[in-house]
Amino acid sequence: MSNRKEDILETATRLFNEKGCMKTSTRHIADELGINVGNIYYYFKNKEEIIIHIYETYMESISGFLKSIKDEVDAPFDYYALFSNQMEYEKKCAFLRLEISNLYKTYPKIKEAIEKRVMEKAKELKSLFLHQMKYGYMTPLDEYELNYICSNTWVIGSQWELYWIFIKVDGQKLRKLQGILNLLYFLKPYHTQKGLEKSDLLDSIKYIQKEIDNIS
Amino acid sequence: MSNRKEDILETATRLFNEKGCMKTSTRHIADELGINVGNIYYYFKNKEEIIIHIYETYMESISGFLKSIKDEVDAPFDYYALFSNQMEYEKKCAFLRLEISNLYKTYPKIKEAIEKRVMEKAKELKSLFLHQMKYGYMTPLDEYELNYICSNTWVIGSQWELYWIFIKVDGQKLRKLQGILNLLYFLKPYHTQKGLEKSDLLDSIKYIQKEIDNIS
Amino acid sequence: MSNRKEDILETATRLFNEKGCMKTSTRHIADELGINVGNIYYYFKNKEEIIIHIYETYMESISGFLKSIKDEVDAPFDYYALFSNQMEYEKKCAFLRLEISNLYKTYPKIKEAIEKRVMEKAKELKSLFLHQMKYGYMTPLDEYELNYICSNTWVIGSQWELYWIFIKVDGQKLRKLQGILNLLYFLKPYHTQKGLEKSDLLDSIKYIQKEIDNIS
Amino acid sequence: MSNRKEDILETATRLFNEKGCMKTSTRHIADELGINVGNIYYYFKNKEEIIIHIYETYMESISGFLKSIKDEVDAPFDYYALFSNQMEYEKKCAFLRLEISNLYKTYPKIKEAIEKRVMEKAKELKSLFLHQMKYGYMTPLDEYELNYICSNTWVIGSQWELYWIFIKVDGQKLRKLQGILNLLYFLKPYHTQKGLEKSDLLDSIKYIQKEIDNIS
DNA sequence: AATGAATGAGGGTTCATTCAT
DNA sequence: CATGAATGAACCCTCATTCAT
Repeated sequence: MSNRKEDILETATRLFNEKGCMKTSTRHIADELGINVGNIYYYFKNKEEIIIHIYETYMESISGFLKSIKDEVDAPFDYYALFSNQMEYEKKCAFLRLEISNLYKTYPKIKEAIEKRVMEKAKELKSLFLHQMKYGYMTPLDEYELNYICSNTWVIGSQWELYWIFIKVDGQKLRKLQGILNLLYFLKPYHTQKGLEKSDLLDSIKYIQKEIDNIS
Repeated sequence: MSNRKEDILETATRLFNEKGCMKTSTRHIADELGINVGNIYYYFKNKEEIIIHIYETYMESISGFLKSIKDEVDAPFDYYALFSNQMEYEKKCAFLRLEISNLYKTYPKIKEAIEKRVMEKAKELKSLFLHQMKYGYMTPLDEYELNYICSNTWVIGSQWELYWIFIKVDGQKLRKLQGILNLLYFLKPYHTQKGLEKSDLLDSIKYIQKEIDNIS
Repeated sequence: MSNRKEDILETATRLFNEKGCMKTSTRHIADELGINVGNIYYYFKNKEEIIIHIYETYMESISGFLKSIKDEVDAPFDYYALFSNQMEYEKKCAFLRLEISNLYKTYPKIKEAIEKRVMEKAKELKSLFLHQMKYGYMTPLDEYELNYICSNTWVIGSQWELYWIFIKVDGQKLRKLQGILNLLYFLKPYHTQKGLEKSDLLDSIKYIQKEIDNIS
Repeated sequence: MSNRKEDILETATRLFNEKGCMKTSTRHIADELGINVGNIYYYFKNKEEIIIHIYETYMESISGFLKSIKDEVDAPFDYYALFSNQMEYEKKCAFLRLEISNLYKTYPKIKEAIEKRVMEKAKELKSLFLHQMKYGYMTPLDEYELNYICSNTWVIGSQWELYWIFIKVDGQKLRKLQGILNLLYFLKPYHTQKGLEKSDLLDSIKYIQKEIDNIS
């Protein structure tokens, strides 16, 4: 990949997050880079392709984490690492979550790309929870409730930031920590005594609470 | 209120939800109604005012629910009614949640209008939970965790639908039921034995599960 | 004339001067009066007719002044009264001067109405100067220079205010005084010793200078 | 500067003068050039920028004239050249004077641009007159009267054309000559015997009178 | 007399995209 | 590779005017 192509992606990502994807024109991106609009269309067929490229790049960078769990190995999961990782992604591609509906309605291929990934993630997450139940870290749940914590983990993890927009909390670090904390809080009630003792859940909660106190 | 004004609001709401608010021009609305664009501006100062009107109308229609709790009266809360009500609103104003980021960036007054309402709602919800703890329906929580369940109730209640967009679940009734179910599941772990027995939580969960089974 | 008609004219005049004629819509006028737009069209065929009516009314109110000079009577002219009167009109119909070009291009009948009046005024003014020359108050001028002082009296009297817009001088009284002063200064060099002694020119200049000093 | 940009400015200037600036839409300009509206916005950020560009270009082209006077050099001023030059500008930017009030109310940056230039010009003109008084070409005046001839020179020079619109004199050359003549007439009374003998004032007046006679 | 409602035409501006060079 | 130029379609909004009631 040429440098120019990377530059475009980088600048586009930044502008999309700063000003919103729908409100960032291809000309804005070009101007910011000091290049010509037409040049962008040499590297990308259209705006849609830029967005998809950004999405895929970041999804690639965070994949493989959930896959590391081996079914036959008895080990508590490292929640903090997972969620911290996920929040990092959320930060980079915040515009995707925030504008997803508009993007869906404008760019049909983005819909395809994202849906595929979300499905994958959902399955992986379900495997994780089943694994944790199998070894007694989490309390057994019926199919309904299992599906619920899977989907809700996604909802909280990805849509959390919206709440802070409404509630007017600024500060990227604070937002990220609050996001992780929320996921940990959410999962706590589904853990067994053993789960709480052996996993990093409670320690992570305490650690983050301290961090948040330090900031504010 | 004249019929025409109501017609505009109705058509606007429908189109906003169908095609997206940002992608629905005032001309679209006018065309759909078979009237002239200028006529819309006879009833509303601008597009922003239409959106705010829709928002306020539905917020008005669901307000007063949380306010009915009286601090001195020992009574479990009727979760099903609350969440069912909220989901109804979510359905009508789905576009607001889905496009909130873009709307915020385009229409400053919408920001004000929504923030005011969200703050109000957040306070009311906190009072509800404190009330339920006071009378032993919910387990006592520290300030951190209390804030967490408040904010997360909002996140799940309002952002839940996004998940279904990704996961490709259609069917308005199913979505609504799943949304309520999620909120009930979410709150279950924070309830005491008394709370689970006296409130409608468990019954509602069972009832919704049955309904969902009937549909799918 | 009904009260309503007068009200419309009054409000229109005020708004035209405040916001500009081109920038004052018929709806603005109606809103300001708390009446319906359509109602305006009951009293006036169109916006053009309103403007013409305002113009004619004020021209009527200042006419007759120059006509009072009787050719056979030897008397110096009362400049202060004339110019003060004219400035008063200028204040009321400032919008006409300031937007005359746009008004001309938009409303053909306004052109006719104004041109007729300006021609009349020009003739009257010329008679005045010829009269003053005849009795030795002003120095005799050739046809060229006579025409020049006639036209320039009009230019200074009517366009003077524009200069203050550029030079950012506010204060209606100051503007009016400056306008009169300018006309007096302008005519001073064309007066004979007799003219300066017998007319109110020099006295008026001194008087206005004092007034201006008092204000600023 | 590309040809297209020049073409736009040229066409815009012409249409602004012909039809009025407020009544010339960007679409009109584009249509006249046979290009797309959007293309105009490739060259100019907005209509305001086009107007300012026209203004600045012509102001640039006539600047430096008054600055050529050197305080220590005893020389009469070349009035004809100055006023002829100024009238040329007036012709090209007539729309600016004629619609200035509306333009001010619509385009804030035009206000800034013009006010800056007018202030500059006013200072330069004052210096010119002080210089001419210092060397005995003009009669000494008190501060009041000095300010008066400065401002009035501007008023006559810039607003003169309005009179011809009212008086229905067509013919660009005639208008220009009349404008110059008026300025010369205006300044004549403030000149000393020496000033009238050494400057080009009287000669220019005679020259222009002949020219005017030839035309009409 | 007065109103509410409606229209048609036009205003300034933006933007994704294309294409010859 | 990269640019400058251009397009067409759309968007939000305004306004003078009309007309049935």
